[in-house]
Amino acid sequence: MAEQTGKPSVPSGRRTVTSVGRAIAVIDALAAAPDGLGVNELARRIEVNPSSASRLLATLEQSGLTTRQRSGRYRLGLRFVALADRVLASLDVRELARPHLHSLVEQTGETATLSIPAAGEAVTVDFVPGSSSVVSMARVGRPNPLHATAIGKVMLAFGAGAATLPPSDGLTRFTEKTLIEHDVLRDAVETVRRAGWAEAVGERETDLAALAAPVRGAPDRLVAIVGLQGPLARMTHARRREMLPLLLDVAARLSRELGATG
Amino acid sequence: MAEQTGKPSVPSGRRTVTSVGRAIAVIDALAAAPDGLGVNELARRIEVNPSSASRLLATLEQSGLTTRQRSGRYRLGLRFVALADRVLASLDVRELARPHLHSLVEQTGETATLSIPAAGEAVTVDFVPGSSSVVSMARVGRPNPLHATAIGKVMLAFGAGAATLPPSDGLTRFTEKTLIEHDVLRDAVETVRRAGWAEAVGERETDLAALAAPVRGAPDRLVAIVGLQGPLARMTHARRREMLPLLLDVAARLSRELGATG
DNA sequence: TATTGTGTTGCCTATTACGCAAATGCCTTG
DNA sequence: CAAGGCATTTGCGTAATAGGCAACACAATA
Repeated sequence: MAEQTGKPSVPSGRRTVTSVGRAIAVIDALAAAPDGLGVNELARRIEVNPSSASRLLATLEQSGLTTRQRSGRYRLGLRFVALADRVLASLDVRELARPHLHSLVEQTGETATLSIPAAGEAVTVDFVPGSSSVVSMARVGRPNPLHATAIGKVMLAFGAGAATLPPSDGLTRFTEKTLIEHDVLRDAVETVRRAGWAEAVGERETDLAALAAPVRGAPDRLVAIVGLQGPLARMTHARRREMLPLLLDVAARLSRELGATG
Repeated sequence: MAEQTGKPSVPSGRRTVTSVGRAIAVIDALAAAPDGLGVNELARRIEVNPSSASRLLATLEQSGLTTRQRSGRYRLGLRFVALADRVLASLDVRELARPHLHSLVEQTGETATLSIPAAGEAVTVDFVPGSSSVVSMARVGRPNPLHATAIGKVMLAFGAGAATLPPSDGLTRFTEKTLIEHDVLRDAVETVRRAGWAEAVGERETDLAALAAPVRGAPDRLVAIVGLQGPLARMTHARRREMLPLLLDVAARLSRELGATG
């Protein structure tokens, strides 16, 4: 390399391959830019020389990981969709959980979700839409903000060390009920840990309420999170208390079924 | 680099970054191995030194692109699911097509799909399950074999040069109706090109029949493919002929709506 | 026309990736 | 229990390569 080089940018852990790290930075930058990025713009964002960006993009494009639109801008390619399919297909928890999600929906009428903790966030990998919900908020792959969703709180309460509380100033406010103070959030998480379940009422979207409970695996490890969500109008406090045991039951069953999984 | 090095492995096009190419090879190899791979096994498959594989995997793992299961094997990580969500969210064709898919389902009762050509294959990006179909064969991200699906044939007939006929010996036989002879397939594709639509009857799954039609964009470019599929028992020849105009109408409408996109 | 920004490429050097080999650890087999 | 085999990681040194710089081509704008 030459003079402009900043920091190694990949300090931690075992030895890694720097240019691959840069390529991943490219992917992340593109993921964060729905309308795509030009070579120079991208280069500025990830702080590399435009020539490097050009060559990285060329490499990614060659494998279909990125596409360029007519405008010349680069986007993430559809190959990611195909890759995600493979990932989901190899998920056994998902198969296991499906009938339980269905039964939850049957009994409650609300949308049931299954999320899996990964790299400090909880990714939704499956859901069954509530029978009456016209537009469901759930979507496979949608990120769950740790501090503003029931699922996120379970993640914080039971997840491995990876899931640390984000810094107080990094807590984005979605609604007026969103918990944005570090102390308040920490207490809330502690409560969740004691209770064994979490709820979020209008904290991410004004009209949405949700419940979530952890699914524990073999060595007391958080392997999944089941959730129930619906419009606040229907999911009153009383209603939530009715649904809670159903949810906890499903979580417990799933925990039991997961003796030791891949 | 040192002595063992084989071929450059990334010959074509602009200048590329070799180690990134290798990282992508890792990803592809993992995608093809549902049960994960160990370092050595992976190293053999992509023909690199185990030490390189170890470092590449370390890099990918650090960014959450891969995970290791307790057994020590590596798999693709859930981050791909999140990335795919971003890709799908930035797809405008999808929004445009959704109502049309719904209307197709309403009129026919069968499953309607939307696929997009990318890097020589057609990736399914959305679908609306047929009202009566209990288990739908459609899945977002599922690959469509070019020679054994209606969608694939449309891809071959109207796709850019990228979509070339696979070599005759590479045509896997799914059912006894699968077209596995190069000549036969070529003729079939030619027929599709003339007719402007394709069908596949029991060619991928014995009991499945499908229709597909191209959606053309601005400079006569294939931008998407709409399809209809259902159990062979319901989708008789006569029934398919009834449904065809509906499908072609939707394809035409979509083509019109797409003056110039993305 | 002048100007600014963007994307790509040649060239060259310092950096870094990688092959080798050794060390460690796990699992199986004798 | 010991021994052997296999998997994974790491130190080291070299040579390959990544990437910075700068020049170029092109487009859009002023």
